[in-house]
Amino acid sequence: MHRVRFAPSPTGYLHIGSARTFIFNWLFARHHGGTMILRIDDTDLERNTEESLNSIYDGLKWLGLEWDEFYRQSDRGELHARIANRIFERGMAYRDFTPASMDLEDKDKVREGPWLFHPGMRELSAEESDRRAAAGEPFVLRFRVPRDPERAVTFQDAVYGEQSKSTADIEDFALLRSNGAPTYHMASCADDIDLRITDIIRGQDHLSNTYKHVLIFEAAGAAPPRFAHLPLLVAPDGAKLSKRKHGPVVSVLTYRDAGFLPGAYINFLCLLGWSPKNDREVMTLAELKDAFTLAGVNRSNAVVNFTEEEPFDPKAVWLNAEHIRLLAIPELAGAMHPFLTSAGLYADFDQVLRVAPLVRERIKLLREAATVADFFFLDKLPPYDPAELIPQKGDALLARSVLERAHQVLETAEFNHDGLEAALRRASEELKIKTGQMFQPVRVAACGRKVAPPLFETLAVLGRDTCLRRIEEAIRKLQEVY
RNA sequence: GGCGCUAUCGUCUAACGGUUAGGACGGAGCCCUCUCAAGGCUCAAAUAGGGGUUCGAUUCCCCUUAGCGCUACCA
Repeated sequence: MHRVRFAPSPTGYLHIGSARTFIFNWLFARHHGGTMILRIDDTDLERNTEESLNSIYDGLKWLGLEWDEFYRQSDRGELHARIANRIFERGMAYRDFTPASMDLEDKDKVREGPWLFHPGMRELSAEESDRRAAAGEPFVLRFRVPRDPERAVTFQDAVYGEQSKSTADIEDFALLRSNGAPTYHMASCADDIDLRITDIIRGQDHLSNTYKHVLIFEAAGAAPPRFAHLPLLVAPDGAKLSKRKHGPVVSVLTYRDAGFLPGAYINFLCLLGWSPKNDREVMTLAELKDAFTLAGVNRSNAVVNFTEEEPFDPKAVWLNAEHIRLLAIPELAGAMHPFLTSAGLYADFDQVLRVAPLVRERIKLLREAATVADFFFLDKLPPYDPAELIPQKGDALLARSVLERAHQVLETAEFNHDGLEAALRRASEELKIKTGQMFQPVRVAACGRKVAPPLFETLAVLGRDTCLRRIEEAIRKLQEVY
């Protein structure tokens, strides 16, 4: 039985690194038929906000990966205190009455070596400790790291292998704050014990903390779970991703809003720090689930390759394009639709259905549909330069005769790909011009630009009336200028 | 400062002692072609440095260097 948890603290938005941790946990759980737990680690510092929690939910919701159990750490204070007290009663923790302010001074002074504990506090007699506590003197409950026979704390990490650290390098860390609230280490371990977590999969920034956690598990009389630490996601300069320094690229919602497909984005994130080792890159969620193992996770940090000009990693963009091409037309139309309407285009869904095949191989992000395909949904074309209507090696006169001929031909042509192609090719032969010289003015007249989807399909989707109207308009434009 | 982790093309990565060090993105070029894409082909591009071990090191060990993490009554 595998029970894993994703435990974000609501102090911002859903960070892409957190999203990846969530995904790896999910993949692991689903791969093994285990249980995915979402636990909000809101051990009460002032930084937690409901707004941030909602933002995290939005991110998770977009990814579309569901969880089986849900907990909020702030509901479980009693459990945390109970386990902390159990550790205290066993003599594995002690009260430290050192005032918080003094703590800081000390740290500055003793920064030469490792800070292990406040002298005197560790050895306080039970009587004095009890007396001072009873007198209401505030204290921090600290873990009594065993040092008498110095020993090593060791654990096996599924990614980093055997880890070991001497207790001589582990300080007496806090379990309970002076206000009685548990620290992260305490709350997290207590919950992991209570929720019977079997595998902790989390960021490598916790690798060093794990020694403390192993100590807590043991002191609480629980067997430590298995651990797997994930290499971190970093910015191109090697620094860790921060909103302040790197902007919106660190939030998953940015990717949603730009028109990434959740499956594509998950695919991208999975490829950072993990490899199926068979050169496969474009993978669906189901394929990822089947292929995912901790053995495929590597150990060095992965750079999310963005710049100011290119805010999205090119590989993420490419993968998104690949996933878009994998979509069936109705799915693509459904995914595109909101981006069209939010761009102010009145997008009748039947029309979106017809347009989707024409943009499928031409967009990398869904939001690009609004700029690539706007003319399908506009009644009147945005203004364009009439010079664009003039074909290669031609002049305004030629443009005009091409358009007039096209108009004539389109009045009677069968309005589908083959009919239009036959009609327009025949027209170009009759005019004794190259096909390109024939097609380009028609394209500009119909689309208002030189770069557009393939002509015949485009005209067919646009329909006879619109095409004729736009060609007439183009002829008018030419007359005005030339 | 202490402790720990990491180090293959610009980026993501493969190669669990023997390969012309592979793939992908991105870049360059060519082909296809009604524009743009998509697709196909080709090219440039890497084992951080120094010592060992070994018949043989990208791979194992040590040192150096660099980066990152932890070192809070944050998580």
